[in-house]
Amino acid sequence: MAKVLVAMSGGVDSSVAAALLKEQGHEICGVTLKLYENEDIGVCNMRTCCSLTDVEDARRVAAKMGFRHVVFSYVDEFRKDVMSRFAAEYASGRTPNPCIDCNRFIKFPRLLNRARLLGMEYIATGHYARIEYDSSINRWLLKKARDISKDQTYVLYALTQDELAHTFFPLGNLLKTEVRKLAEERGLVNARKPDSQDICFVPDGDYAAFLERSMGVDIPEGNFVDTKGNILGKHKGHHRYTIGQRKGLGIGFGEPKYVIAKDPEKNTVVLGSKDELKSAGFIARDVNWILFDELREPVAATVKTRYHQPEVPAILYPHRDGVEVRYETPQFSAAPGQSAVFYHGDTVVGGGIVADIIK
RNA sequence: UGGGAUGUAGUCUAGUGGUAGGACAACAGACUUUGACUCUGUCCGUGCUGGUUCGAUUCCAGCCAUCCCAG
Repeated sequence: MAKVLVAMSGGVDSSVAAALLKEQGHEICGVTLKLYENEDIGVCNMRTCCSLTDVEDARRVAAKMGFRHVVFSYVDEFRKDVMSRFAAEYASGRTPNPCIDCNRFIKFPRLLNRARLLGMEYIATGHYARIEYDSSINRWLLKKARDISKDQTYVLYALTQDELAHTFFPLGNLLKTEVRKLAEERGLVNARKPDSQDICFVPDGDYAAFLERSMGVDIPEGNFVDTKGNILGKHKGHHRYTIGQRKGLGIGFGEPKYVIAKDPEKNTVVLGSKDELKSAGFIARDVNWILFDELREPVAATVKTRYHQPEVPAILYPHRDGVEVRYETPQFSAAPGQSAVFYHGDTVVGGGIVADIIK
């Protein structure tokens, strides 16, 4: 029996995760993270992962299942490592993934550290993913969830060996439908609560307005241009567009146009056909390897550069900045700032942040 | 100002003497624990005024607007 600190968002997944650990006989404590003040994000209440109602939901589940529940505040850390970084990345012309930053900077490292301070050896979350120890290579592996449609390994690739060794994902072998059923059977208040979506600190989904209003990002209008530099029209600030974007450009050309590049220096957004969006690969930085310590020679893998995208075959080459990824066949370009995750079947090889696109 | 050309939805583009079809955009929904993509659906139009005609978007005239060439 282990002592486990369980992260509880107030949603059904983490509630069931906590309930299952409790039933398995572990000594657990639920914790809900307070990551921001609602005033900071320009909302009064609403459905956000840290609103009062979510804390209440988590607390009620804890009471029902008979374990302690506490709230930790990481408001300062979250603002520095996630929100400010989010704004800075957009201002630099990249497209960040704040959920991944939250996991790598806040949720896992800080929670595990806090757990240890409290004399607890493990943390747990309601993510859909599995952790296995491979004694043949003496490493902890991150594997896809049994419910492949809910698999969240994409946002977990940055976990370290130490974190993997001290984390439980109780939902890794369950289907989402089973999780909701388990919640129903236990009478948990959030059994039918809708799945969350959008960035937690931008509950209305309007991230551009959030950047402008709450983060002081001020990027003026600029030009849409084609690959030859011809001006095609006006854009509302390059932070409002991302590589691969089609909707929201506001201009028609008889055929769909996509954002194929951005130049924050000139404040231009380059538009082109779907074909011009193709790229041969990319360089990724901030790489975390899970399957091995370091990439020493080219390795074949499948790669995913966005959450819900089928993996595509590629070769990973060692690179001074991290890893160079070459697709087997050209793919629609990834967006710098987004994460790329590499797989061998169900196993996460590692991942990193897309830096430079190879045309 | 003279000569020529053109004028279909936000943009581009079909079409027939019998009251307009497509693409892109936009909007909505689905999908989705990031940004996107994708899928489905919806809205919007014949420059203006007359004439010919049973009936004109399509024919004619004038006007207006735009573009090109002259000067």
